[in-house]
Amino acid sequence: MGLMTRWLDPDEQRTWRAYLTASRALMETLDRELQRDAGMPHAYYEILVRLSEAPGRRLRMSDLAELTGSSRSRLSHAAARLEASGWIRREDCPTDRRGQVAVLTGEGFATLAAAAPGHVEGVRRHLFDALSPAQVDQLRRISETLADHLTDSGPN
Amino acid sequence: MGLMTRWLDPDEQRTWRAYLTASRALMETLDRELQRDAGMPHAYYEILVRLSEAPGRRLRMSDLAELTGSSRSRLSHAAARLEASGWIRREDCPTDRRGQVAVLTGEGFATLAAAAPGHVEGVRRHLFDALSPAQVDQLRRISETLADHLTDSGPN
DNA sequence: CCGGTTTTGTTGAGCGTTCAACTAAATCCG
DNA sequence: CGGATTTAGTTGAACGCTCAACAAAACCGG
Repeated sequence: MGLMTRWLDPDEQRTWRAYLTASRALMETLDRELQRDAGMPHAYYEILVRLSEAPGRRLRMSDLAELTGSSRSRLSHAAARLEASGWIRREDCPTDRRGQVAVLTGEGFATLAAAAPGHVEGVRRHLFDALSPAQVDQLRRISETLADHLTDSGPN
Repeated sequence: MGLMTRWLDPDEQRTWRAYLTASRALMETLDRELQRDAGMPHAYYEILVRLSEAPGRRLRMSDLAELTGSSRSRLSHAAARLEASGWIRREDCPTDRRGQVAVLTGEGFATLAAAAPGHVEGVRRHLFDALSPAQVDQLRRISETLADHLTDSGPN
């Protein structure tokens, strides 16, 4: 931590504020749409998606937390709610007696299937439709770079 | 709303997931740093910043909500907390008897001044240092495009 | 094999956000 | 002017997330 602060120059300011505005607006919009149309926040939708893609539609809580980029605590609370909604079920892990396995229920899969088209449409409308193909490519590279950078220097 | 869903192709999927991972990680990291070093979430920091930049370090609640991209309700709750912390104060608006004006206190300004260098350093480390100048420029254009697009088609 | 450490997952409190409902003042318009 | 509508801001309940504390099982080193 040096002594002199390297403040943001006007261009960097502008970039940072545009980024904040856009990413906040994007996520809020998608979150609201999903809440309205499917009765769940985006974070829960992501959990169901990951489960639906896993073999047997089941995943260890740890792996699910990793995949969705959430803390164990967060996932635990989320799983409790998803279970109460009947969208997942938790089973004991046969190979590790500490472990739990989250399983997507039929009802959960049906709910996801019903929600997916509208949500994908939203992602398209609010993100991909607004950008040129070149920009989409740029956004991918930028995001991958940032994600790498952030997980290297770690959650501290 | 058409009948056929235009699903995301593999490239779009990859872009979307990378974006989600990166933006979530970035905001969580900055939020945690700010909470640790300054005892406030990023959203509250932004409120103080906007107030500090306003003439007289004061803004109508409405304008402040607009500038920080938050709902009236959110800002109202936030203002209550910031007031309890002694960082802002609320006054009646002289020209509109419905109105309230949020004013940054000396203590609020001092807290902000103490928090700013560390936060800016964080933004630099986690965002700007990871990207090339060209990428920063791309990110700015992308963000501005998205922000425009999202505020046009509106909060629905 | 045994004691310390790490890993897995849960829990409860506290906080911030959303949403809907509400009050009060300002504005609009016939 | 006067009644309807719009705008400003607040409130409380419900919800999701964070953080710290915790229990239980697994792992690791001597």
